[in-house]
Amino acid sequence: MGEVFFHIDLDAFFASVEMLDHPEYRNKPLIIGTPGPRHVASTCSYEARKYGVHSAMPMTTALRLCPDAICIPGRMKRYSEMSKKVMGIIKSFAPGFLQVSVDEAFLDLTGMERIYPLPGKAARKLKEQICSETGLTVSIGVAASRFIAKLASDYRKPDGLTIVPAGKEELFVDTVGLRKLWGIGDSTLRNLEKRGISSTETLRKYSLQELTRLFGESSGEYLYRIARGIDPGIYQGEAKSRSISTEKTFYPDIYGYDALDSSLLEMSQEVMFRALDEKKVPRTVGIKLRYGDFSTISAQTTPSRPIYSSGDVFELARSLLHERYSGDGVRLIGVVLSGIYDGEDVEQRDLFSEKEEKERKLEKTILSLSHKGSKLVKARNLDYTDG
DNA sequence: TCTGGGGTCCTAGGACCC
DNA sequence: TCTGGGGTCCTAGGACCC
Repeated sequence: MGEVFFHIDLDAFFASVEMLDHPEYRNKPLIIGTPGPRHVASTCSYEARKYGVHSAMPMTTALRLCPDAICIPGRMKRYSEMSKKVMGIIKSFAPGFLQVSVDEAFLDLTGMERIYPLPGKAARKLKEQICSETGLTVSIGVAASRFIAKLASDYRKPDGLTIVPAGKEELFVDTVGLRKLWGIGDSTLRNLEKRGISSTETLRKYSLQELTRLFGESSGEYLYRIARGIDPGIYQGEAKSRSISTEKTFYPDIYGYDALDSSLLEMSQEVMFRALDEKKVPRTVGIKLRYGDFSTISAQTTPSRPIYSSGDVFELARSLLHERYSGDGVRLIGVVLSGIYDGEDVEQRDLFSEKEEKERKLEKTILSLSHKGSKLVKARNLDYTDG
């Protein structure tokens, strides 16, 4: 027997947790999100999906489609807690565990025929165990690669189980359809359609050479593989880069350096506190600006001196802003730290002046004193989408 | 429709080095 | 005098995912 992968996906995760905690929400259209302009739906219950509501949909649209929906802001702490519980069950089920988001994980059951001779039966057992211990349902995809397992878990939802036998990958990809393949977004779909490619069958008519000429080395190869149901290598190897970022959307737009600078200061402190909390130091500071017309610019800088305090982050972010800001109304501003490396090394190499060392120590002290507070800040910013 | 927030990866061009 | 080829780092922007 060849390789066997499970992809486990929690159904409408945030909404399901709310329904578990609040029986009065059950069997009703429920949206996790704040009503109002410039807000989007984070997740919604299956009852709300019947009206066409989906995650990342603007709340104004969602409420137009489903005016009677119950809207509640997310409780990220509670969702992380439930996520940990479910992931713990999955992790102890088989050794090859890989969590890829709050509500998703892979299991590698390759070589476990002795314990689980029938993967479908094993998947059913895992579903039952999760449901009885947490009250939540999951959908599972079973296949010979992560890529196909991921597509399979989405094929029947909620509470689904889809097994794609080895050798049937190409057929399955045709059934799923081009637009639902992982890595194919709106932009790629439009690009393909421009060339008359609107199905996996048509895409397969193009040679690897033609695709790399049209879409570049990486994308060309990617398209060539997924059209045939071959895993392009999703979730393989270590992630190369790391970044810590925060951003905020304003309504209405804000204008002028005073307002922008004070947002930048607050955000610089927040991202640097998060970095220091993980004992990390960034090499690069970046900003992001989105104007009222949704046009977006970004700028970054990598100074030769190390960045070790939120004061440094703020000064760098502020000068980037002042170099680039047009004076127009701003709907979003963000700060990004990247090129992150282990902070302890820097201290050992004694690269800091005394004054710098003092500032760094002060920030560390503030951090440890307000550890409870900083955890709250972190939790508030874990505003991920689950759908 | 009117577009959140937190991430990762890719590309293309320029600087710089050998 | 007029200009190679490869590698690495950096920047800006874009696509995509949950």
